[in-house]
Amino acid sequence: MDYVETSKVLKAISDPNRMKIIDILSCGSQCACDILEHFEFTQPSLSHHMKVLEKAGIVSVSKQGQWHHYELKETFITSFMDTMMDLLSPNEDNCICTTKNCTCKGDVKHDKTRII
Amino acid sequence: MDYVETSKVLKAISDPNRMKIIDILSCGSQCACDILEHFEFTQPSLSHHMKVLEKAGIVSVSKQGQWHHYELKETFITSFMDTMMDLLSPNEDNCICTTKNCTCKGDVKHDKTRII
DNA sequence: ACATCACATAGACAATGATCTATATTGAGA
DNA sequence: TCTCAATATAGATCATTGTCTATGTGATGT
Repeated sequence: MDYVETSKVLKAISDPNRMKIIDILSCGSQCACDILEHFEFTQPSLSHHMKVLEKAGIVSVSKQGQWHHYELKETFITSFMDTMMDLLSPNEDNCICTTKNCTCKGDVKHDKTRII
Repeated sequence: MDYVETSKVLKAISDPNRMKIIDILSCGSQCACDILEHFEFTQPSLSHHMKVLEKAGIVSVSKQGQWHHYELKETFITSFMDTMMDLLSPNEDNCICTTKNCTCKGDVKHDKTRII
């Protein structure tokens, strides 16, 4: 797992206002000016947030004239959920324990009995 | 959805080193000194990171003598995955569109046909 | 009692980031 | 062409954060 790469995605989501943007877009695509109406901050701030979400691969843009329509990328949704499952689940195959000689004195769960 | 509260959890996860800690703990509980061996940073830095994870409700501690054993909280894992599903899925019941008079000119997905 | 090990706290510092105001760019319509 | 509407960019500011060194605390063992 690429922690640095994944952390960029998580940092993009972890701002309350960007979370709200994602929540809005989960209902369907919207243009920037419609999104802006849900918030108190200024237009340049929204522009900044959308750029962050874009760079993180979370949203995509389709520019129709002067309107920019944003939507959640399906590829992001599935890959993100997969990554989070991977992070939180015990997994013998790509477990960091096996690559770092961890002593694992604790209750190692490599038998994959945990169900999420 | 409480964006501010959820963002605290996401911020806690979104540091690459803390992600790695979570990945390690997904294999089972470990004490602080064992966790520290996976990293280059100092012991106070680990102490700081563990406190962040604790405050976010991600890990729990059981102190046995001078050793502090950390483990991922099962309640966190399930509630976190639920929250992320909630965030990324279209949902008519608690959709922000219905509470904010959003025009939703786009491709509204309230019929819940999207499958994650 | 004393040294040692495991961990926490305090305080400093540099980097990042969320926001703003001011201004530029780009497209549509009159 | 001129204006307006939608969005982007520049640059500044202030708060947050990840890291460090130095030191404190508390338990264990000799």
